[in-house]
Amino acid sequence: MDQLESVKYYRTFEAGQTVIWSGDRMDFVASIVTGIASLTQTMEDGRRQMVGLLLPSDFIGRPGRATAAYDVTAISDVVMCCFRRKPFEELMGRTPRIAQRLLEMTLDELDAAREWMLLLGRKTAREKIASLIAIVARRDAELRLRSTGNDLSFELPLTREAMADYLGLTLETVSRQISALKRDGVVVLEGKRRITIPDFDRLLEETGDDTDGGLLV
Amino acid sequence: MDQLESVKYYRTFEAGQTVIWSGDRMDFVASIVTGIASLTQTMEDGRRQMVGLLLPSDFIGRPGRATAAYDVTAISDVVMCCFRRKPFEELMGRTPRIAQRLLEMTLDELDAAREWMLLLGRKTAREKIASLIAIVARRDAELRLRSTGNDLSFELPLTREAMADYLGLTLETVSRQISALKRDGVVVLEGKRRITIPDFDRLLEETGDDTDGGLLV
DNA sequence: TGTCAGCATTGATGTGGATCAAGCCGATGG
DNA sequence: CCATCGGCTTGATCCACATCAATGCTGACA
Repeated sequence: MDQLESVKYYRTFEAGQTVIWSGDRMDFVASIVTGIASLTQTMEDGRRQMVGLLLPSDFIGRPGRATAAYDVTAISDVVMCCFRRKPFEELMGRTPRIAQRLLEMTLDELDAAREWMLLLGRKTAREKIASLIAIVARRDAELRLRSTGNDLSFELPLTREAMADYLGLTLETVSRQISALKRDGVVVLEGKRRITIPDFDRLLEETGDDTDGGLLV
Repeated sequence: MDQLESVKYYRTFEAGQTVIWSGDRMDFVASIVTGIASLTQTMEDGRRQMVGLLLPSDFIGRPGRATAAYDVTAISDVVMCCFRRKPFEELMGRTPRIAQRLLEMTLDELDAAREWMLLLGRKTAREKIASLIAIVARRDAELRLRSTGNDLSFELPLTREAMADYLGLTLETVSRQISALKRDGVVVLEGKRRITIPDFDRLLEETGDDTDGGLLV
């Protein structure tokens, strides 16, 4: 099926490939099927900040907007499901449920962005790293439908550089702080990517977040 | 009209007053009529980060959520227009236009949040201050329906402390950087709050933002 | 089996902004 | 007219993180 003809089609990207550049014309919206992608902004001198982390089922693009506002990059190999924008917008006009669902998702993203702003503005490097590991750990647990019990183990899907872009740090600082958490027994590393968390509550203490509120805050 | 009875009612707050605390029960949604309010998150040890700046017509609260996720504080005197949450949600279910409008607004806020993340994660103190002044200047120009010509002059609605919370800085650093911009002729101060911008493009150069893209980026 | 490339770690040093600590200014009230 | 108080400014010092610079590890490929 030709992707120029059909309303819905699939595209795949290899790890590291750019899906779209900020400012490019974008006549589709999409949703991640498998893999991880990032939304980043770049300043003229090259400073970079990740502003969104896209996981399976996350939405890409904005109805009513013809131009990409951010760089979208595949972090792992990615499969995404695309809809041509115009038909999608028409469908959205006819089907209120879609707009409502999209509103839900966008509000969740906004909450995540605000949590992220606290991290960027006020947390120390160590707290940032601990927070990121906790976030990834929770995601991982969710995806595998496990309870968030103790002794989690999972693969870090991000390079040190991607973590730095996420956290507003340099990759050297990321590396040093991970080493420090390892030294202090908060995490255990096997190789560079596989992480085990012997005591999740201990990790949470390191994040600086309110712990007693739990997931509800 | 009793506000416990009616679906729609007005409330006023004085500058500095807290509208609602994070975690409080919240059975209304609202919209700012006049004044400015802030959304902030606080860590246990008191570190604070502003995560939203609410201006006239901005929306407060989240349909389907019964608990406030952030502290809401009146920065200036504020009048807001409240709707009891349940009736509002029912109305939203019956009126697709409302959900669509809310989606629009939420997407705009998400874009603003992402711009803000770049600022928090990667900009220098000087760039942060310049960015904030540019943002407030544009807002002010919009409100007064002026073109964004040169030689703007307006009242800064935020205290140094509120600016610090917005920017992820201390109030001392905010003060120093404003003094520096003044010394360098980028801004002119009359008193502590009134700012004149002799050359808006010069200010934009200080923000670190892509200038050639203009408002579209 | 060497070597090369791409991540990651670690060390030495520098610096931007935080912290601690005095004052300053303009409004408010006795 | 002075006292006071909250917001602001400015100075001295400190430190967390950036920067610059080697070096290590692992896997791909000739």
